[in-house]
Amino acid sequence: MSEEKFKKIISHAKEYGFIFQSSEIYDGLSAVYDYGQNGVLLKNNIKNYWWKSMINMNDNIVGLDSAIFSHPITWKASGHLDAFNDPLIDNKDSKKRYRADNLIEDFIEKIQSKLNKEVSKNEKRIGEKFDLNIFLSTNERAKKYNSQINDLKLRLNKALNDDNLTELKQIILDNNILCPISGSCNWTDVKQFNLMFNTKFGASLESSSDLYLRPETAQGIFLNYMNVLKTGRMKIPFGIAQIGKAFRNEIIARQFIFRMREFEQMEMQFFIKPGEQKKWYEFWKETRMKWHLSLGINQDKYRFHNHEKLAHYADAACDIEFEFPFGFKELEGIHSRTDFDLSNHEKFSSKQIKYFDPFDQEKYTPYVIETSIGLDRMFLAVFSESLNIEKLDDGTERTVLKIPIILASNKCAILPLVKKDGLPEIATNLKDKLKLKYNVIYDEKDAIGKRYRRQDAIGTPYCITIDHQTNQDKTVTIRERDSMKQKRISIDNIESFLSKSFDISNWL
RNA sequence: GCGGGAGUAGCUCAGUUGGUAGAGCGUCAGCCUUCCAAGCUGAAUGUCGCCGGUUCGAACCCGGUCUCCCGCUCCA
Repeated sequence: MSEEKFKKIISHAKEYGFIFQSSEIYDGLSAVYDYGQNGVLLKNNIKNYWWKSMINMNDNIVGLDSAIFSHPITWKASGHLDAFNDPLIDNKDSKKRYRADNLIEDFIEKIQSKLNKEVSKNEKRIGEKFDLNIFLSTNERAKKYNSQINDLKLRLNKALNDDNLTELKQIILDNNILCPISGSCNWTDVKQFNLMFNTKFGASLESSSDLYLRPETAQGIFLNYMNVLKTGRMKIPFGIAQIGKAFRNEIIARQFIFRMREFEQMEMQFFIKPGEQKKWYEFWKETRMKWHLSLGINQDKYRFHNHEKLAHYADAACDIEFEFPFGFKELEGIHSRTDFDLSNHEKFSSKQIKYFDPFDQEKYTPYVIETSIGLDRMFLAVFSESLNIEKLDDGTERTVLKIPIILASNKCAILPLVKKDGLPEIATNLKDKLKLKYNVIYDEKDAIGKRYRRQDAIGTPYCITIDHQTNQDKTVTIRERDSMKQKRISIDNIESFLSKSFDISNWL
């Protein structure tokens, strides 16, 4: 059912110029998509809706557009170089994939707990009746275990630091570490999966250096924290918001535009006084949920999901999940990032990155609450939720994209009822009057009903039809996408009708 | 990466035991002038995902490969 719906969504997105597979004529590029003539308009409107809600609605939030490139140390400081770099190994029998370092660490833990158990058991026995032999042999065994653990740890760390994948596998083989599922020691070679895209910076071969395409936009904000603080005369609490591309070399990327290798984020980092993170975390959770609900999409489609396993930088985190055609999945993340990023950049750059509070006369590294939404996921959420196939009273079907009208690609279509009697001229004039303010479509081909349905399919909220009565009393009809109902208004009132309908302050 | 399914026109899909490709919808032009995918006439559109093999001959059989969907896995 939902799989069918999903396929329908994908084909509709293509058929009506919203989303194309990238490089399709060359068989496509895996997990990369392009936005077509209608898709780019919808996407821009989503960006605008978010931007206005951040920058315009909040006196203490400013914008930023940082570069996709940044100094390589950025990713060392942010922890991505370590966290996004996984040595993976497959068990040939169970076909399961593991992180090689995790396998070894689990093994070390096993030895450790075995040792602990034995020691406590023997301590108990010695407590009951002291036996020198048991005491000595326990000591001996503990020493042996401990040295085994230490050796393993040393070997593991060295292998990880050297990026020595062969050695990692050798550790697994030497210790006969088995797959928890198949119980076999039949392993593939260890392969390195770096989730960050590597590229060369600088044209000359000798002087070019390794650089990464950013895996998140947030770091650009942290790098510019002091610049914005000083030049913007910012006072804590304040936020910096930015929209931009990010890149992750996902091992597998699937589900249409849900997980892509090149994607776009809308992120806001909110800088606060340490200790206030709980309050602001709750504030932004609520604020962001309100933003989603302001679009009028069914509330049941959204839910919070609290993270139990926290990322390396967070002290609290949750997702706003949306019910996509393939189930509830992350749409937006709200993270309490502590001072992890700023203090690490301070450490690695040796530049002071702090805030001086003139009122309390104290200097501190601010804490950060992050809101991070995937623009493409938001697009998919809106698009999939909007696509309706309605059964009409006469038994026919109507395919209609009920996009929240504030986000709709095109705001109205101007349609002369017939191609003569001066109607096209009136319609063209009206179109020219509106086209710089709104995305307007003009269409005079085919029967009026067919043109209405065409606009339904791309989600145009209003169709304005010029008919013979227009010649007499200067009125036109406005047909509403969702209800298919029409009303007649004066052609002179069209502009005020549209500006009222698309006034964003009625939404946010 | 593993397993399953799929790929023929913009979309949905036919295509018989292997004999050089079709329909509906859509698109375009014209007629008609009509308020919910109307009708009529005409037209364009395909390296049958790609490469190779078998064959006199491949959309069809075989091998490889790419892409997409589903499950597993992964997911700051």
